[in-house]
Amino acid sequence: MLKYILLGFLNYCPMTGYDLKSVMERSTLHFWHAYHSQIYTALRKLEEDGLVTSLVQDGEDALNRRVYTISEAGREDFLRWLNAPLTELPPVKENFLVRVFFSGKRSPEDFLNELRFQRQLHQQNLEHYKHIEAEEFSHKVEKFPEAYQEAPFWMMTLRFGIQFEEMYLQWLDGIIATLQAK
Amino acid sequence: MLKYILLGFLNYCPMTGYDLKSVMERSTLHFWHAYHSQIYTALRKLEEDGLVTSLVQDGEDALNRRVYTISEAGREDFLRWLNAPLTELPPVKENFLVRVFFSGKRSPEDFLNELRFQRQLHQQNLEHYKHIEAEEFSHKVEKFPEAYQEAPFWMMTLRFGIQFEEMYLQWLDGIIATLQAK
DNA sequence: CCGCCCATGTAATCAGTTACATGATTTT
DNA sequence: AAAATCATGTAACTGATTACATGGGCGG
Repeated sequence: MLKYILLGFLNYCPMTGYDLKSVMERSTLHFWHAYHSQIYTALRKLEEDGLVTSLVQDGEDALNRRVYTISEAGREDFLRWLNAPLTELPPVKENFLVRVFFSGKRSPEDFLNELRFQRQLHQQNLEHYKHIEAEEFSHKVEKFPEAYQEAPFWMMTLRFGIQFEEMYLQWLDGIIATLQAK
Repeated sequence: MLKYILLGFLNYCPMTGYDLKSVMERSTLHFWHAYHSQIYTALRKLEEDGLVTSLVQDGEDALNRRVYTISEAGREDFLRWLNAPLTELPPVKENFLVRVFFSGKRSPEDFLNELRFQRQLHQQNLEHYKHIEAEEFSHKVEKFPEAYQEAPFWMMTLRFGIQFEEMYLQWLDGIIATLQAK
């Protein structure tokens, strides 16, 4: 999947691994995360497969910036993937629910404390996403002007993140209220 | 994480890898999935580490049932984990959002079709969870009678699954409605 | 006798995570 | 002068996925 995120961004303009990492932190963090170690190795792999080409920029500064450019084969591969719909849902992994499931073995106070802490974390996430909605997206449109007509799709993913966190908070509040009523 | 799910279930009673696989399919599928290959190797690892012991049952049938039993060290390890709250949220990975993000490159019809298909899949999930809520949980309480007081916690995780799918459907419907209005 | 469920494993590969490692430039 | 950010990589390990591989029991 990371492969297609990288190709998707390189479709807009040539970039370095560092650029891709930072653009992902701003725009895909609410649905996909990758470590820089993963990005650099994935880019090398894409180059081996002929889907991107790279050049070390010899500019005025001595920084070793390796700029990646998508190839025709890369564009085709990306579009082929985009036009082949997913036919099944990936398995869910929700860490915290594992703990909830077995929390009958804990003291109610410890469980309540953990719920409240989770609430804080998700509240922070929600605020972060709302902040992006308000400010970062215009920044991204500036950065990729040729892709401004794609902004509505970026917004859809962000709305998902916001609705997810709102749902999470509601769920947590429901449990907290039930426990406190006892 | 799988490690603690296995220890958590073995805490109720001794079981085989096959049992654990099937109990997970009935009760943790909405927040954790594991392949049988993963479960069998994880159990061997737990035995190596002294957290479980195993015995091949030589019953009347010739089936090679390897029954795992949690050890004292295993119980301690499990409780230590349970009492150490998570302090940060794991990275989100939502496959479908990657596709939405880049769907500006597709025809609106193709995108709509994929949204409708996703809707079906999530509708199925939702119905499945509601079915479990209505029937399966009583079955699980029967199977682990000594754990009946933990049923409310299992219900909490199931409510999460239901609320998640409801949120997903709402989000999809919002997008579908917006696109159709054009 | 065919298909399904019970039952257990290994091997190969791919993806994700943490740690190690280095060095320049820019901002405070 | 120190800290933050820019910039790139490798290595080791852990976890997840797919495929391979085998064989018994049971019901139609």
